[in-house]
Amino acid sequence: MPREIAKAYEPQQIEPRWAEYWVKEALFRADTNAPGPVFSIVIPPPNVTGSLHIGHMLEHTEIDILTRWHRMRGYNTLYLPGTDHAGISTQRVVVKHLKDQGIDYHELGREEFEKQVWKWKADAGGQITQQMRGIGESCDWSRERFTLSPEMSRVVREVFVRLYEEGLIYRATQLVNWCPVCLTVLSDLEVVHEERRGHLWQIKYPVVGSGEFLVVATTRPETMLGDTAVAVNPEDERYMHLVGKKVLLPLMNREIPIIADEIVDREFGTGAVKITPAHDPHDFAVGRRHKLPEIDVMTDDGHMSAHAGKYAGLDRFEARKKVVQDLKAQGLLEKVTEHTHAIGICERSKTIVEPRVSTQWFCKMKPLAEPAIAVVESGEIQIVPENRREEYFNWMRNIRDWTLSRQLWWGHRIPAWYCKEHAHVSVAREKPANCSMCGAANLEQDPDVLDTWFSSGLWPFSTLGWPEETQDFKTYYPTSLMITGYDILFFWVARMIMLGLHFTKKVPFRAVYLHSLVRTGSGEKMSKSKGTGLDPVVLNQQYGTDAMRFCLASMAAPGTDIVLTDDRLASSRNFANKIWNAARFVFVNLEKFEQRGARLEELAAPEVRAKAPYEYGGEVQLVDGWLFNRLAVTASGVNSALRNYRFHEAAQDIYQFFWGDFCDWYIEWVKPELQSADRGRAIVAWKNLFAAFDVALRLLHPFMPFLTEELWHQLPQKHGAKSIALDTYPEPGDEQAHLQLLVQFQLIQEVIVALRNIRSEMKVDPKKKMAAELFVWDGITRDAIRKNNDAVIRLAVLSQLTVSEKPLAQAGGAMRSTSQFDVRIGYAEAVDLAAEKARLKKEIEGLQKAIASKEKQLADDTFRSRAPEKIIKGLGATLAGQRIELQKLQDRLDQLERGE
RNA sequence: AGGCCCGUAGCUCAGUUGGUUAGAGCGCUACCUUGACACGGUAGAGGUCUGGGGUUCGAGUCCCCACGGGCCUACCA
Repeated sequence: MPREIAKAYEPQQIEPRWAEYWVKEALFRADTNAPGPVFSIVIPPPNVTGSLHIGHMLEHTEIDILTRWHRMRGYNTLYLPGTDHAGISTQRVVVKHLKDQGIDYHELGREEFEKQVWKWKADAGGQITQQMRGIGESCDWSRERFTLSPEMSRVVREVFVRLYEEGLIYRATQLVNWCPVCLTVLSDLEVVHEERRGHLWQIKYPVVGSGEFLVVATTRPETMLGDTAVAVNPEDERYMHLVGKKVLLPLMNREIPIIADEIVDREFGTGAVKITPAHDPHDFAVGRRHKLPEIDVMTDDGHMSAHAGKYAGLDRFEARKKVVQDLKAQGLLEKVTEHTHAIGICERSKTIVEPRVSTQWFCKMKPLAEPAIAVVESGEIQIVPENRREEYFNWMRNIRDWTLSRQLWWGHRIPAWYCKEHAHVSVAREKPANCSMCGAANLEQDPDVLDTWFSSGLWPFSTLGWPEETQDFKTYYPTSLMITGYDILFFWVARMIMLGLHFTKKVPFRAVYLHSLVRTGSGEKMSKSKGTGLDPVVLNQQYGTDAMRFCLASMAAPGTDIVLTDDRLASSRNFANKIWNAARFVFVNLEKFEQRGARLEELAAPEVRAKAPYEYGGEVQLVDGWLFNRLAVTASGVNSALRNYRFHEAAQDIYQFFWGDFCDWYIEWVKPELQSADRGRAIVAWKNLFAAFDVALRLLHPFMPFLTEELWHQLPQKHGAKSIALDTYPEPGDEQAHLQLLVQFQLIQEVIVALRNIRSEMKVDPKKKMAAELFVWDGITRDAIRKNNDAVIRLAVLSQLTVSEKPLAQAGGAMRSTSQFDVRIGYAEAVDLAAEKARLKKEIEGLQKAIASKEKQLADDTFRSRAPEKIIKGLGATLAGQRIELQKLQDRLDQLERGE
């Protein structure tokens, strides 16, 4: 490739090109009828209500890596594209959107509102799709196909009706979490608890018919307006005589009973508790037990209701102030203390959640949870990383009924109809003509919608065609893998497991991989509402898409959260660039070779590459044997890392191989051979170079799809070959092949580094060629060095290299010694004796310590009898080597001290 | 209140069943504008793994305690 073209294809330039390609080709569309193994994966919902952020990118990066990897290994892969949240956040964003346009959403009918939602989603959807392209995903989120689509609604209704008929879904009046801003009930999971400083007010309630006061403690004085009793512990001597009597509720002048209930803690506060069944979960339970009236003193938007007497109409926090004021004025406020307590906050609106009595739909969870616990216990569903299993069990074993209904406009309507006359409930798949109980024709559907996670929990069903036994369903259910952040383990994953098991008796997926969360520099969880999210599009532009992907992968150690830093991103960008430049070297030099009459196909056709490493002169050359062994080990490592969801190890292996081995050593080593006058030698060198490069590209492809795709197309490919993504993935290699060459080469690397080190320490001009003398213990390696004399000379910048048959005397020049070799550069000028001695002393000290500890260990009989053979032998071998090295260093130091 | 996780080089982090002188990237030092690459090359310095105790022949790795930081779950008014 001419250099100008290479320049035109800077890494940043090629990404959009290939992004387009992916979208058009839809390479990951699965074919149900294709033979072979299946890999299917559930994609988490992209949260389209805000901008996409890095947290999602991590998820999709990992998914895409796994999918490409499986695809290249011949698996029939399928994404089940993520659901769209059809819940509160959507509604909130639309409401804001409408407000910005000056429209009051209350004035719109439900129908019009939904139209607006669709319109907005279409706008945002386009944007999201564009953003997704940048990251190289398959891009087909299928929003329009599935969200609130007829297919999905049908499944939702089917499941709802079945659960209702089984008695698992029921309608009841309960105390629920109510958000006065969102105007809806919330599930327990949507309520966030926060420690807040508040006060504990002690209020005197006059006991009727005596001069006594009963003092109660509360953190929420305004709720006293709805008190219907005061409770004390039945064993509390202080109050025993009062049980059964009444107190006069201050401000309201209502008589309420004093009751005994063991839920009351004698130690806390005054030991007497005001009971407000309509505004406290605790009190609600007490109230039900004692059949107390439930007085709701608030309205749905957090103001005081008509039941609050003269406080009606006040905001709940205003009312609190007023109540306290009035109590104080009447001398009924005993005392006020500081008090810290956890308070429920609405996840979306951040307002304080108000417990309220209300009639809602619930789902019994215990019967669903039990089988879901069992399948994880038995390992039928594998949870990665392991430690999340405990959390799963913890939650599942303490599960409470699920509040299903939401008072929102956007979402799946509850398939329940009420007759106007008696409010009888009819639950059905389609609108019934008549009331199931009284036969009345005048039916109205429940205005509420279902919790968004209800439909999300049915995702494997709705995407695969359940309840019909479709081909898709048979092939891809259970799914291979569920991959998502651990933060929605309960919201989504657990519910898919429960519902999946309940209706099919089969697990919905075999493994759950819970990835880390990406945090900001200051450790905060990324959040759109806090404005702490990093924008992937910006980072893509800054560092390149592949660099960002690689960076995320390289940091994705399971079980720990990720903090993305510029340093790390820059380093990945540098890696992408390194690959690019290495490729340029390959192509630019190839051109010269072609000018000499070689044909590209002859060198680099895929079937040629498959036979590497090629021999020259009847044997595999040292550097080739080494490189292909390294490649085999790397391929094994990467495959096994990916199999265990250890993305960071895979990335690390590839990085090390490509940069540390391929670029730093291999390319440098073979440069002259590629230009060799001996055409046979040059051709072998080229074939091996291409083959190695090709394997490296394929290894790298899932991590850097765009770059590798582009480069892959520059290599000669089979006619009609479309994409590297459809090529094969390098299988785990034979780690024993060329092992001898590997060992020899590594020793030679050490020799070269030692020579460079001498030069550097002695401050020799880097270009000045020096004469060196070398002794290597191992005879075969000695021969190998003689054979590769030119390369060693070049890489160590020598004028000549004399390979000695005997150990070098510890005298003269500048030396380095290990147990395996001695090397010396003849150096006429004065060596910095002090520095050299200091270096030697330091090395000697380290060695002495290491030797002493080993000697001690090996002398220990208990150690010898208990440690495995392998460890003892290894220790012995290392010790022997270290003793030799120590001796050499010692000799050298002595010689210097004597001033020779 | 219960549970989970973290504390390893100046910084950000790896280190899967305990085993031979603990790794990476960035930063730092010295030298090098070498025809793939300064987003580069070569060589190097730098941690005893928060502290204490224990188990073990052997602990960064397992157990206990303390300190520091984070997260999740929880109806103590």
